[in-house]
Amino acid sequence: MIHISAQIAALVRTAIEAAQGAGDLPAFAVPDPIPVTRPKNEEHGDYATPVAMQLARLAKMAPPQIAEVITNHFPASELIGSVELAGGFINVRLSEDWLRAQVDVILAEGEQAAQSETHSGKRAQVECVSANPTGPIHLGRIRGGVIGDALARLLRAQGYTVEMEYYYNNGGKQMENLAASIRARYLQQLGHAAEFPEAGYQGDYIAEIASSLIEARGDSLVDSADLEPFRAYGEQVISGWQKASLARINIEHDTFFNEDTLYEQAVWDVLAMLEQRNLTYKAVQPRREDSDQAPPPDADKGEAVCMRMMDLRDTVQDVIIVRSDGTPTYRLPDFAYHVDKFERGFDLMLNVLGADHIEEAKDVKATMGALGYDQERLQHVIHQFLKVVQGGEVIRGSTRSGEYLALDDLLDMLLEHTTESFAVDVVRYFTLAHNPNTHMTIDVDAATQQTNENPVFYIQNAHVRCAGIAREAADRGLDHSAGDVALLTDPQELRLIRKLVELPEIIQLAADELEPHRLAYWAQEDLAATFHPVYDEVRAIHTEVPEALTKARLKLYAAAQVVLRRVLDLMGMSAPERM
RNA sequence: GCCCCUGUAGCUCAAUGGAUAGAGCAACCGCCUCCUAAGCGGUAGGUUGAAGGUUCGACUCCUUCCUGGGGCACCA
Repeated sequence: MIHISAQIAALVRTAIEAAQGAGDLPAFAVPDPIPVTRPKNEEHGDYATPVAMQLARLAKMAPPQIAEVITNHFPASELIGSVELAGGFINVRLSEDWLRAQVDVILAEGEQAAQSETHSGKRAQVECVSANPTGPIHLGRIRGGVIGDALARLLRAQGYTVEMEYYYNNGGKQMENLAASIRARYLQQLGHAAEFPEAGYQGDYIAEIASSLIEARGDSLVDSADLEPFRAYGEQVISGWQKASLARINIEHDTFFNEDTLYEQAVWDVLAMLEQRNLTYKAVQPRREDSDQAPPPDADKGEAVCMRMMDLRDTVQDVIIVRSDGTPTYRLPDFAYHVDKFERGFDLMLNVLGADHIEEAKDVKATMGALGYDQERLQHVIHQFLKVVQGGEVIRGSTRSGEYLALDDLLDMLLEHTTESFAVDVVRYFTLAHNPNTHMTIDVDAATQQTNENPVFYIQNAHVRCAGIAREAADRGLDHSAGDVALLTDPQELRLIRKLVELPEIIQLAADELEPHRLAYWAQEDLAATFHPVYDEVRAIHTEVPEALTKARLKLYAAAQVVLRRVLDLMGMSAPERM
């Protein structure tokens, strides 16, 4: 399959250049890219370009006149049915013969439909989830996971070889905090007085871990002043939960990068690199622009190592990278981790992060640039938080407070109304169908009640209908492979084909913009919404439909099934044969 | 206080600076004698938070306000 609007843009460019060569247009730099849109109104053709209006100033001519000149020089192409003038717009209609031929093209491509080689030979890495192993995966976290996973699939469709990576934050103070929380519950359950840490993890799962630890080790740890056994046990249990939850919604990471491997050497190497570039200094307090508003420095603490972030990017404060006690803050291992990533040679590194990490993302990117790496290879997708409402109340998604909704809990609630597979598809689709930038709200009650009326059914049912008709045809001994696409002349049939051939550009748009919701919307509002009315009206198997036409139509629906399956797969959703 | 994100139909959300701002849910009216009605057709619902500005053209870009979320820790 080809990327149609890119082809049309190229034809328009050729036309403009030819017009310039012939002296019909003055010399000027042809804009890049040339805008090509898909008009909402069918009367405006399949594709349109407003380029003539853009050129009015450059060419010092009226838009309709420019449009006419471009149209006159429009090169011949098997793609093009007609080129029409509409004021300043140039409207392009695709050739119906070419469209019909695409049915065979789609079937030939099969599972690889719309696979692009634009980036083949390149390696990409998608880092997502990367939750601390301090609690079960909660709903808020899952957003980044689903986005990351879908982006990985989209990048593969663009030719990249993609690795999914999980930055495993098993170092740092939060893990100590977890260990102390587990120990407190452990001691309490064994009848010892133990004070729960002030900032400890409040969730019930801590008690659960403590009691399973008692089962495993008895009271042998009562006198342990060392937190390590509690940390190690907690990490092991929780990471097991997390992986199981992620696997449940089809998210699987290829690599887990352990943060604690960085503390021995890598962080100090990065520190040395920063020092070498004169980006660090020692102070009791980092510089800040509005120093008059700064809190007074803590007299008890000594000098920390600060980094001149203000010199690297637009920010109002430097950052501390090594505490006064000599331990690194999380920034330093973060830098070290990214140095490691760059050294692994990826052409594209994608970090999917929650909005609370935006400053960190900027710091990392700026620092990598300062260390001589190509910043463009590192891209961040920042998603806003999910607001969870249940029983009319907002659930604050904090692991520490214990007030959060675990992914597994939501899936289990959905299971009361539907199957595991469909519950997973609902969660994935719902998450994917929103722009990462939107502050989305999920009403758990509505989501679990309305499982019978949602877009997931609508899209999947299109696939089910295709599968159903193929079964019916097989039962009747009808084989579409002999179908002649030349018989597909009905406007409804062509309407469906026009939609199917949009797939490559939708994939590219979603991948380039790092916005998987574009694919999700297209699947529903365009693909499925075009399919159903056509399927309803254009019957393949019917006493009044001649057998040759039946075979051609079966072929069309087979092609539709290929596209539907491909789209569902790119979203990590199932493509059921029956419902 | 400063920085980032956001505000679009009753609700949840779309709309590479392009032609009449679109879906789903909720509401209302119709449609199953041949491939599954989890479908189709139709009705209703909007000053795109507000005010200016740029542009041939603004939901989209700029300025100033306002709502909501996040960030400005020697936590991650």
